[in-house]
Amino acid sequence: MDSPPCPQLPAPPPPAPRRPDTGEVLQQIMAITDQSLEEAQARKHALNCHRMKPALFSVLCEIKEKTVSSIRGIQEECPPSAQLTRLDNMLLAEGVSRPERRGRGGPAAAANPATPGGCSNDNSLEHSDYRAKLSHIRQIYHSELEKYEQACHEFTTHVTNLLREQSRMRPISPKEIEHMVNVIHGKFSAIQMQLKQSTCEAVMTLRSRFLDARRKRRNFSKQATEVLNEYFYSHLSNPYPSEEAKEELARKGGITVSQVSNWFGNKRIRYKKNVGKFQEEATIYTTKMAVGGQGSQASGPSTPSSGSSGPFPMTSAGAAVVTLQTLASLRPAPPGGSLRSQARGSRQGAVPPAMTASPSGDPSSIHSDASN
DNA sequence: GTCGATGATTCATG
DNA sequence: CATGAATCATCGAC
Repeated sequence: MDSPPCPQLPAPPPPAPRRPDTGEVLQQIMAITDQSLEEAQARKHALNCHRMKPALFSVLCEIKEKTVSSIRGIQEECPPSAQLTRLDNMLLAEGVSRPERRGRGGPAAAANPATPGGCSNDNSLEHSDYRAKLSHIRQIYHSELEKYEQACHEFTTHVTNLLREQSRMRPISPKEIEHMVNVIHGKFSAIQMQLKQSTCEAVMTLRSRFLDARRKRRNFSKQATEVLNEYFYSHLSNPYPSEEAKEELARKGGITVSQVSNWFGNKRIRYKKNVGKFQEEATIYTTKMAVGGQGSQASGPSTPSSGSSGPFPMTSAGAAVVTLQTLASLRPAPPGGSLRSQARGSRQGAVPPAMTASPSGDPSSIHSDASN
């Protein structure tokens, strides 16, 4: 309690010992703390009933009113925190802030198609995993938020009640109570901000871990690899699928177009680097296609310049087999041979460099390789 | 744990 | 912008 016998009153009634019992009353107030509870209650009651009480109380209120300005100064420092808005926006964007996800049709429904064109199972699986984790974060966030809000409410109510109760004895204005409530809210919102911040961090971490495809390399399905290889080896003379072809390959293999592009990029370069290593694979696929009645050729992706129009006419898969076998027998696998030398420089738009070395009996092809 | 295979990314080039 | 080349990062077999 900070209510000394206030000797320095400015203008109002002179605090002089005009009233002989004022000091006495104050004395009694001060003494209350030293008394037992029952005694104090009795004293309190007596004081409340004292005829001087209203007057004394109003004086105290006046004094308090004078000092309250200093409190006000402190109060004004509470900017509408831009950071909080930012955090809120982010949580909203990430779908964390939404109060409650409507009941969704079970975990299967969580598998959202992440890629356009109805894609990869792997992607969906990964995505559902991501969503599950995100949902977990959301759950924790909301339960914590609720806890804080409840605690804040309880505490505020408690403090308000306490102050109201005390305001009967002490000069506590409603404004002061309001200020106190604001202070409490401020403290709790600071805690909330921390909660929001750490939630944001968690979401970011989750994001980077799950959505960074490079960290989660998955081998393509057998189906995808087969489709791609079939195309590659059946178009060895020109393994550059058109956009259309890529789209169809992507659809057939359940992967994306850019994955098809990546695959072909890697395949071309790796094949070129070590043709010998791929001989077996090439034979497998080309034979398969020859036997399988060019299944993927007939229904397969359209080829821009496959077969007869290419520089190395290969009208059928059988021809491809022959070419490869010839190649296998002829090529001593020169590291960085003609294939390498032709890699750069001879990239025309319509007719990209052929991957197969030219058949030995085709001087023009050799020249085209060598000249480049 | 090592190592080769493989999908993705980055950068340079034409 | 498509491609080649180099590189990274992960997977899977051993």
